[in-house]
Amino acid sequence: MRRSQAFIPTTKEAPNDATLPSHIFLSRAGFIQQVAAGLYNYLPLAKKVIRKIENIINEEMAAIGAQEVELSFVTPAELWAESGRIEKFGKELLRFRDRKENLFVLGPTHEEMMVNMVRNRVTSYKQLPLHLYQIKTKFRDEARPRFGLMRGREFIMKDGYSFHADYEDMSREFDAVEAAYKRILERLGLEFRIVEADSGAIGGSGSKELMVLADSGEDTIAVCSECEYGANIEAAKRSARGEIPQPPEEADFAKFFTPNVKTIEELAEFFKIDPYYTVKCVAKKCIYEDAEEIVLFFLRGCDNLQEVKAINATDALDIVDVSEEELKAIGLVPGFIGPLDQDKAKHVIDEDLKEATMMVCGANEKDYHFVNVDMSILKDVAYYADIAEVNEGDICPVCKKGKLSFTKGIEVGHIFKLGTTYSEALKAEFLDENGKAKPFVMGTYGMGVSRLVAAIIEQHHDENGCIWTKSTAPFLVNVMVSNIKDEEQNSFGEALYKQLQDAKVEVMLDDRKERFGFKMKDAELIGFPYTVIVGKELANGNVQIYERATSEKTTVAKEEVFDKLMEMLRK
RNA sequence: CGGGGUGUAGCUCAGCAUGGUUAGAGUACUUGGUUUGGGACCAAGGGGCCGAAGGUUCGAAUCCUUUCACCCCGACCA
Repeated sequence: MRRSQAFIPTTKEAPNDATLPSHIFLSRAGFIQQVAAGLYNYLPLAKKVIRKIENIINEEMAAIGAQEVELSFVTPAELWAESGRIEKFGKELLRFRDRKENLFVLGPTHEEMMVNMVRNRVTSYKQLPLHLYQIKTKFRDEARPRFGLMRGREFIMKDGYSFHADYEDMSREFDAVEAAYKRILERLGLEFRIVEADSGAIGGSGSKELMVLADSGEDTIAVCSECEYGANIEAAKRSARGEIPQPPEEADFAKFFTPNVKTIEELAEFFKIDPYYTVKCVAKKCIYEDAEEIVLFFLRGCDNLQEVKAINATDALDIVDVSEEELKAIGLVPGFIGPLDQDKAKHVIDEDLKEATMMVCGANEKDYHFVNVDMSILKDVAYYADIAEVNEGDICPVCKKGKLSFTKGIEVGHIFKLGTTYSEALKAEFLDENGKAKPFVMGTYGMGVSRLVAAIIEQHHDENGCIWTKSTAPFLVNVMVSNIKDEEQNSFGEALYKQLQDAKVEVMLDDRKERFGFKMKDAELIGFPYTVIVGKELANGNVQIYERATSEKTTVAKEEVFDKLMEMLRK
């Protein structure tokens, strides 16, 4: 491609609303153009990058025997009613009616469509397992799209669905997909972690997220310093607290006068103890489909409630804050709520408090706390669950040696052991060896293709622009003729361009009548892995190869530059 | 969906409190010239229904009302 003819509208200034490097540079370098909130046009460079990512995905999917399909973007609303998700998804589903007044939904994910396609066509265990996938535009009418390609309303996603006769086989496929996803991200040159995740409302027996590590990530993940363990903070577990603080002095169980001591900080200060030995109460209101209920969550004073875990522990649809008035109305005293009276509201006690001793907790009476409480007395009556958010420094639940630390990640993939949720809802069954009808056991696997474009730049950029890796670059080599009016430079540049093209190298020839600095800045902004500078050195028989990732310029004899480039590209 | 903000040239923005001929700058674009190793310089140009609709006024980018869009914080996010 000749740069003079290429549609690559680069700009010196970033759009005023871009904050993330990926958004800024993809806009400035002419990859994307925003058309409305969360909607982007892909210009030629972005289209090429997307195609490269898709090719890598296709290769790795083929390697595990998955077959590519393409489902209709417009999906009939009846399918969504059948699975019950038309309500669950709510306003994120963009609905509309056709000329016959039939209701349709733009596909945000395709479980229903895929099950619908397979049901009554795959009817025997002999046809299983089956793994189908597509790479397709999705639409979710997000309440607040942001960060460029990172969180759009319309985006490209690879979504795969596998069908199995039993859980064991589904689990095997799940592992195979995890391995394939790992290879994809490695080939894209990304630094990532595969982490345990919350399965959320979609259910199933487990899920993992693929997190590209980047400060701008919207998810917090806990990773172990010693082993491979990593988990989304929503699902992270721990084996124990890093260091057990100094216990309080021995004392008898007693009710203690603690005037106006309401917060954990005040309580710890009042008794001169570590918050570890206090019981914190977090009161919330759990929302159910047709009811709501105040629930008291008890944790150690040093821990915080993890809301996703709390939702899972209560099976609530949502959890909201509760006012002091509402608490007083049911006889609770905010600031002095304790776990020993189980009758005033539903209690959920964190597992870490099961055996706790020497604790200080509220006495459910204004200005009084109990001291030296042995929590194990509640063992037989209380409901326990893991509801605490892990802290940095907690001990890894897997190797039990390493310490957990937090890092930010961009969720680029999420794989689910889905089970029979959709096959049951949509009555998709097969006959097993005994002629008995069973619902398919399913897995579902997503990977955000357009989000990957942004994630790559989040990890690979500097102050001058994008730094594409060889596997993702829209063009591998940029041949830059420094002074287009110099006949020698010009003809050498043209010849090298032709030579590289003949060798099937994706090459750009910067043949514009611009100054050296302008063209260099432009090349850096776009992020070609290699730029051949055909300039003043040519008079001495030399050109330079500028490597974007290292910013190094290497002088090479003009006769050798082609071979040298081919060697660098092979590496 | 709550709270806040912004809409003026392709892009970044000034002008608006206190209405007054033809609406500005930088950048980008076109033409000519000089320059040619890190986003050059000089000159001449083209480009605007001042987000939209109503209103007030002799006169509205500017004041009032309505509306739409976009952004930010939060809630939400299989």
